[in-house]
Amino acid sequence: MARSAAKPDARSKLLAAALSVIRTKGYSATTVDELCAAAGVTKGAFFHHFKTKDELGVAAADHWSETTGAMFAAAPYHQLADPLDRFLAYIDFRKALLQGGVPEFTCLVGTMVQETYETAPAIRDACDRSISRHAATLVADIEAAMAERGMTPTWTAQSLALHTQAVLQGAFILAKAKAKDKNAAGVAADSVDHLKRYLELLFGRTPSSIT
Amino acid sequence: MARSAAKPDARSKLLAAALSVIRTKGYSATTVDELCAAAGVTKGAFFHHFKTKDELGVAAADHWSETTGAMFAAAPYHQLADPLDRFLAYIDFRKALLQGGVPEFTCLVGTMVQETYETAPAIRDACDRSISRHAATLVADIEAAMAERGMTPTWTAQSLALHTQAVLQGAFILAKAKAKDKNAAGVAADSVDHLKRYLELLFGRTPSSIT
DNA sequence: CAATACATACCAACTAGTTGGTATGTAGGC
DNA sequence: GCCTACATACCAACTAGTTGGTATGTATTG
Repeated sequence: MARSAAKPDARSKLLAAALSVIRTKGYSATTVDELCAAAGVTKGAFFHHFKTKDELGVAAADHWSETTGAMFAAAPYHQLADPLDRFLAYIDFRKALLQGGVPEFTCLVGTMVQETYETAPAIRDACDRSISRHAATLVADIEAAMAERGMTPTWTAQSLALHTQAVLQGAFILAKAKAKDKNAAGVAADSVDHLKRYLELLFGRTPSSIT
Repeated sequence: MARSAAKPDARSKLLAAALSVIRTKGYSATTVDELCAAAGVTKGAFFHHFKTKDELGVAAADHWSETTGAMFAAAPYHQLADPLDRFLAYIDFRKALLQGGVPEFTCLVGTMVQETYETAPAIRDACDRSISRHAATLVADIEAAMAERGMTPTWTAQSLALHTQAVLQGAFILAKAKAKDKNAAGVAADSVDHLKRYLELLFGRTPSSIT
């Protein structure tokens, strides 16, 4: 509930460290000590802000939702006039984010939920919230694109929005499986291209690029 | 090196336990003691067969490749005459496997690679092998389907085969994010439906079912 | 054939180091 | 003086891995 974001306090430093360390090593293998070292704070500070490691896990997922949510809200694809254009530009935007090292472009909650879905329900729910809410930001445009074309398919806009997230999460896994010297971002980008081609075919638009 | 497979020895009991426990809790959170308890063997037996925990991780990935490889090799979809039919029937087969609890239908190597891609290269490579080789079993049919139709697309058969694996891996993540009482297999199945629809559109076949 | 030699498969107890978490102290603002 | 926000010191439980040992097979040799 605290405000006044002047300089980064221990809590936000810990959350920032969590995003980076957990995406690199996974949740279980990330130790509290390591998080404290990466954040430059002591263990006392950690347990002052978070009762348990799992509570930090939940907070990290929520923090991830907030920061990525703000980033996508500010992204340029929203400025396009046509709903389908916006949706496709969102896919392009996701592809453009596949830059740098694997830990930098992969998803925190996709990583965490794999390790915690059976053992830490609170973290799993936080990850579910993060994915579901992000997918929900796509639904209105998908529905508008469907309505414009008078489509009454067997699938729902929500299922298609979730499918886009599935493709992205799966692309991250393929990227992680590639050795570092191989082009990890490339295999992820290939899958995003297939996803975009699906959407174009589905909405009756000629597949665009030689990408 | 293998012997007459009469009764399960400690090594195969440990590998079987690993498939189940790691898929439930993740690799890092799975302890050697827990594996031994699940397999009904002692720690001495564990370190007799595997020098380190990571060595078991590699062996588990290889074991996963072998057992699932044999299962897919024996699956009925191979009996269809047309290459595209075979490919689409493979997708149906994957969808039909989405039964039971999440730990039972999800993928061991997809789970493990997320936790080990930066910290245990040997495990990451074993996971990469497993995914790549499975994807490779689809390439011939995809290429035949492309050739039959005289297609010369911007994408390759291999990238499409990998894309199918990305969708499946991503579907598993979405399923893990759902609370237990919700229909976890259902959201995964929805994504597989979208994947099948993509393939039908791509190869110019009318999307089939009301599924 | 039997004794020796060695290998494989496994077990129970132990260890050194790590883990999440706690107890207690303190500096600075209100 | 009291609360918040940390820091220091510490611990009990757990961790991967080790040790010394046993039981059982198998190949060799006299």
